[in-house]
Amino acid sequence: MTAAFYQNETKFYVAVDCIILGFDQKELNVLLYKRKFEPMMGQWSLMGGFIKAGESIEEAASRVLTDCTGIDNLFMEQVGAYGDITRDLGERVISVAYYSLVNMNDFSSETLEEYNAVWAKVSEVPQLIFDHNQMITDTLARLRRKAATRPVGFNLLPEKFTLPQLQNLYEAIYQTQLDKRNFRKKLNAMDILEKLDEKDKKGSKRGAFYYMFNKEKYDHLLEQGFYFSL
Amino acid sequence: MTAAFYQNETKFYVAVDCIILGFDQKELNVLLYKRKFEPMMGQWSLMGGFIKAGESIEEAASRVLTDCTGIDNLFMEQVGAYGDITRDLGERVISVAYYSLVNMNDFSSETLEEYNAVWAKVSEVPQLIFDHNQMITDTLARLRRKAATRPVGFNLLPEKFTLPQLQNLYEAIYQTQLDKRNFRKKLNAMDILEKLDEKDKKGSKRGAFYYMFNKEKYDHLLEQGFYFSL
DNA sequence: CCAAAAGTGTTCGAACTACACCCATGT
DNA sequence: ACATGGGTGTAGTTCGAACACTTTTGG
Repeated sequence: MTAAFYQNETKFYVAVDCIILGFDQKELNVLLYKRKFEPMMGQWSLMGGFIKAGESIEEAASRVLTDCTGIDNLFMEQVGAYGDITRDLGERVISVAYYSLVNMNDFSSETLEEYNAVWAKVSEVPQLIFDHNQMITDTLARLRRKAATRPVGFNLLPEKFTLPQLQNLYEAIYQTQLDKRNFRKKLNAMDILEKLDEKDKKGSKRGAFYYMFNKEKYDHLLEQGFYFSL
Repeated sequence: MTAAFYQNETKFYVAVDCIILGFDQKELNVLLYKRKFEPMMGQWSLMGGFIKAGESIEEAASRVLTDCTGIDNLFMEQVGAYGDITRDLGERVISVAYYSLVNMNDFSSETLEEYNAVWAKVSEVPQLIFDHNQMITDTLARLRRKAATRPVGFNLLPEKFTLPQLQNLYEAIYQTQLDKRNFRKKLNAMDILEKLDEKDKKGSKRGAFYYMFNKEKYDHLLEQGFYFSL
């Protein structure tokens, strides 16, 4: 047992909350849960959990993510710590928010029901408990910055996606319209996508070619001082 | 007394650590302290402190900043939460890092001695305790992003500063050389500086004109959709 | 045959880069 | 008089923005 160096100090409950973002071909969505315990039971909230004695913050966030999605190794990044005194109406709780980017197709409606979870368009998020709405706002700001300079957007799409899908995604992230030709020109110049022979026929009669993000190519270009930018 | 909703959960010590950055006409500097208590007493570290029961994280960071600089209302922004299990060698402590941008001239050598504090060039920071070196690294990355799009750099300079000083600052932040004429052209175009009649004669025989950041003008331009960018 | 989305190049202007000389003054 | 840093303008290039028509095919 180590000495109790800090015994005069106060201890706090520390939780993690997860902002799980998905994309449904038109808009960004966030996964919301009906809270299963007091206080505020039955209200909409983000999925969260208390940090346990033996785990780091990252581990806690990763555990919560896996527990409530059934998926491992999701893209995940810290948003920040939230610590207003009265932010939790139960007791004083400090929370560290993490956001994650997922492919909505990986969530069956059974999984969602099992967890009392629903996807909500980020433009139509209801009032959530505590400061969870603020966490979502902060996450979206962070995502906009991040997506502009790092290829994180691909986490929101299936492995195989079409260029119109990709463009819709960036339009959703930036809340703006992009020019089709300029968008494709840029991607073409970056040379980080793999064009497949296969077409997606769901979106149109003509069909759009599938592409895949080529991580090896991207990593290789990075080493040569290349910078992603969209 | 509110009900003890979460009594089965674990509580943690939560601290704040402050990365205080200054600029000395040539390079970014960070304020380091000799730690005054165990464990790791006498080692170099950032200034920090435990969060107390009655204060938010921000309030704690603000208190620590004021306590160890004697200055109120410093520019301050959260860097993130650090929570590896073994990051603190004493006991398990979660820490939230904040960085602050200060004017080094506001620190007398007496103040520094009083606190066992020294300025260290960010390029020559010694080994610090725990994950404090990492916190500084993360802060510098954050500052580079922030300084490019927000006028935060002025916090590192005296109220009155010269254009060569300002340029040196940005060169220090970005670790690159900037072209004098292009730099000035950009600033001129932004029209957020007030040119004074007074000259600073310390840097050269000829002297360089003092300028001030005009916050009113900047705020006004912001409303019109203007974006700062350097 | 037609509606609906996919795909494709060029032109223009703005913004960034590169670059060299004169100025003011303390010593 | 000279060394030192402060101050200024222009030309060339690159990058981003605007823009319209053809193709494919399921219904």
